Amino acid sequence: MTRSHQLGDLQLAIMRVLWKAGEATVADVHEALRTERGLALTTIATMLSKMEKKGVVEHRSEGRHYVYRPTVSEEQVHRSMVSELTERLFAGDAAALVNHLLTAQEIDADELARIAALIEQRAQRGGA
Amino acid sequence: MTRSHQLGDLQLAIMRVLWKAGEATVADVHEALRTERGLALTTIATMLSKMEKKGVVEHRSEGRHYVYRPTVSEEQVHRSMVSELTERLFAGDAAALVNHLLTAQEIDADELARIAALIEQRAQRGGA
DNA sequence: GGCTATCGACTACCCCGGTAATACTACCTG
DNA sequence: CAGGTAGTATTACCGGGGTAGTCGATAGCC
Repeated sequence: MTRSHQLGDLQLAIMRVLWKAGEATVADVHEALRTERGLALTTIATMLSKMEKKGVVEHRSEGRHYVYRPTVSEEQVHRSMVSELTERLFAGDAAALVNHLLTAQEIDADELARIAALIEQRAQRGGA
Repeated sequence: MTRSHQLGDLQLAIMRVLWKAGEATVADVHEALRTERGLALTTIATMLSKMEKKGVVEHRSEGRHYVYRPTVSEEQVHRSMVSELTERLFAGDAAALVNHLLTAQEIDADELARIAALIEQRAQRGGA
């Protein structure tokens, strides 16, 4: 299904913490994001609530605290966000996106080499 | 510069009309989007105002109507939106985005072939 | 010259991401 | 048991995309 898990910046940051940790309390997440974002603990808690309502995380109670767990994988989120953008900008044409990447100086020689390798790999496996 | 022209769905649709036409009145845009979105003319007008405030279009008066013109290219918008997403999801690693595309069944054999061709082309031109 | 249709401006809503203060609740400890 | 504290829920606010009604001005027609 993977439908429409569009996440904001903070939400992604929180998800990254949860994906890495498996599960975490509000305080854990807050602590993990303390340096890069100086957010209040209540901000994290609110965000987690909103995210739960949205269905991307869930929680169980452990004593007084909530332990949050992601309900969608990083892969799923990437998928739906990338395909959302591909749809929006390139009418769903993923090759057009790659073309854009290649022609827009978005990719340096090093990255290009890595991509070429990936392509070859993929072509051998599944491809034409 | 190209910085941060994040556009919503309707805004993109409007931009597409303007990019195609070069310039257009509110009524023109409204007409162009009539079938795919049944929006009120005032909605289009409001959106164009907001977009002008944001700096992605500008207008001149012609008699009673405003003629709107894009001030940013499609290329620029694509760039900033794609790199925004690349930043958000893959920490700026464009190759990781391509990798995602390749591994996530987002690309069929046909697209893959086209991409491989693009890569080769690019590698010969600028590349390693 | 006055009426009407047209056009943009203004205003207002809703929703949601982001941010946080404040309110509430339940545990723990003295 | 009472009070403090830790931790979540509630509420609120901002900004921006999206949507549209209403208002005021104006151009054109009768």
